[in-house]
Amino acid sequence: MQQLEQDLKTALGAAIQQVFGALMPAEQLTIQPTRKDFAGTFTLVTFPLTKALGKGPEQIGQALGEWLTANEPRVSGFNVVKGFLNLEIADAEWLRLLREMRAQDVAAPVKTGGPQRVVVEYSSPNTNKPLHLGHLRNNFLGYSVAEILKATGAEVTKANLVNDRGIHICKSMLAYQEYGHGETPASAGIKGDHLIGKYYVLFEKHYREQIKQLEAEGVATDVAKREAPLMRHAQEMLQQWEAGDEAVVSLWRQMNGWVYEGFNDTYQRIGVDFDKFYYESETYLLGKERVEEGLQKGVFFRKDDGSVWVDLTDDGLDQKLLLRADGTSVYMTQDLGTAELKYQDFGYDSSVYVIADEQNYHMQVLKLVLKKLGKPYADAIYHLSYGMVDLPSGKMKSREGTVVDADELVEEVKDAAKEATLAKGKTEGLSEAELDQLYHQLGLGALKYYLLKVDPKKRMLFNPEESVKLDGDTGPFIQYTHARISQLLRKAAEMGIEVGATAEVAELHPAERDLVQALAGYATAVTEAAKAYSPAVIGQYAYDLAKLYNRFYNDVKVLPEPDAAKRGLRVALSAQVAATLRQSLKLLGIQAPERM
RNA sequence: GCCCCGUUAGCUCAGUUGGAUAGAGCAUCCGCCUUCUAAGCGGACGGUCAGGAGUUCGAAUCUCUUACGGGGUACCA
Repeated sequence: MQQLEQDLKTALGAAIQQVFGALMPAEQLTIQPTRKDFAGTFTLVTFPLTKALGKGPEQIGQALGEWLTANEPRVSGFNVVKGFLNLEIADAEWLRLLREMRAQDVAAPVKTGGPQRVVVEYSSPNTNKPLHLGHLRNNFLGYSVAEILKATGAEVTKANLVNDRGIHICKSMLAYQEYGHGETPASAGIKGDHLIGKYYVLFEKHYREQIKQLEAEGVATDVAKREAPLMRHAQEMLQQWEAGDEAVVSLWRQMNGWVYEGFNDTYQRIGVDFDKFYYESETYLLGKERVEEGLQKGVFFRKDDGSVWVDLTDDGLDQKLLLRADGTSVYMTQDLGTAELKYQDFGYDSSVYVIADEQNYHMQVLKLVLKKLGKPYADAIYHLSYGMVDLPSGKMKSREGTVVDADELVEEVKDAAKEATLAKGKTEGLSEAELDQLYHQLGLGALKYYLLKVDPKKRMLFNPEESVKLDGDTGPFIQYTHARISQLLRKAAEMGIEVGATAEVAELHPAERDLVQALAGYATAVTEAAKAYSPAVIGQYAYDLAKLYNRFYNDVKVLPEPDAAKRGLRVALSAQVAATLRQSLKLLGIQAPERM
């Protein structure tokens, strides 16, 4: 398809030279897909040519159209509407394209010339609370982008940078020490990550009470926040941790262990995975070394209180803290270390960070600081900045308890899928285990598609009722189309229908033509998705393809078709659509059931 | 205050490097199952592309500006 378009441009260049005696580089020709209301596949916009050729747009279109139909066998016809030359492609060419696609594996890499060695960092949770809806968008995005890049032939490492140290985890630890009475996930019957989250909430609750009390005693708010006993203890604990205090470290180990068990459980359930785990507890020291390096190189400076800063005012930003006065590290410190370590480990030519857009500034700073340090990998960093997820009630706020828990949500979508599936009653003969798996695949398919179909960069609204819907522009719609074809293919096999005698069909049905064209657009979709780091492109593609197939399925009969050649073609077409849908869904991290 | 981002149908979203009459889904209404899966298909209804100015053969798309919304902004991550 990409080849065909390129060939057409070349042919058009030749036509311009032959007919008008003018030279026109192929890159200057605007070719676009023909709008549905007109006949044709490709459209040349002739307005831009009027000046160079000294003729009217219709005249140019007419002349080029005539030349092409006479000299380019793949062009079977044309029509001119104002400044648009619509070109029709010969059915023989569509059939050739279909045969070509059938002969290849859809899962084979689509060469794009993009980065070859890539690290995609995503998920990167804090170890003080369970995953929520926002993390789900992050996880699905990261996983899918990694799969899409793999599909372009890149060697991709999925990395998870676990933020296992810092003031936030000290807060949970402190609250556990104070109010925990030694309970464990087992004794409490709660997943480890949820248990730790409970103590984080407890900390915040008591901390706020202390602030309020101090304020009542006439202390200014910012001072109260800093001086509240719980906060001071948390800070002390962080220092003790960095100093290697045994009791603190052992409690930290135990609590993080619980959290990891919980996370792993969730990761498995939502179907994401990682090739490499980084822990900030293991990289922050490397970061401190980078700070030292910067001081020596004179690109950072130390203030009187001992804190270390970088001055980015020349780059239009501010001064930024890199190390606290008490010597403990901040977010940026550990990020500097992790970037270095990742480069040592993988020597990437692209390092993707899947991080919400509230951290745009932070990532800009990280890149700049690495540049100032003269790091060769600074330019390879790409911040895949995605928008936050809002609820119909507004922003998710942990304080107001409006945070949507990931584990609960997954259960809910699964239940919704179960209910819908039972209502359809098409799953006779499946075992309990198979059914359970199906509900999970469908529920998760709905959720993933819902979160991935929106352009990652954009802030999006999560409507719980819509996220479990199965009609229209949804994951289950695409899964359904795949299951529908699977059933058809099973029957075709039973009937012993021969597949793909495509050469013998003289003329294609419009629905068949549309399908071949859509199938041929797969490589372009993958290329675009990779370039834009956007699973939404794949989602849109898969949806369009499924939609076209369902129209085809409605308009023409496959198995009852009496003409063997046509029947074979339609089965081949169906098989190709199923394979392409399956592959597209795979890039989104969505499974394609054989029946539903 | 300053910096960045957003605003497209009642709602949620698409809209390639500027191109034809701006597209889907949901919702509402109307049709289509005597079996290749109706989780489907077709149709109707629905638009001052936030407002204004500019650039040009042509602007949802580029520039400026106003309004509204969101994010960030030196010891949270």
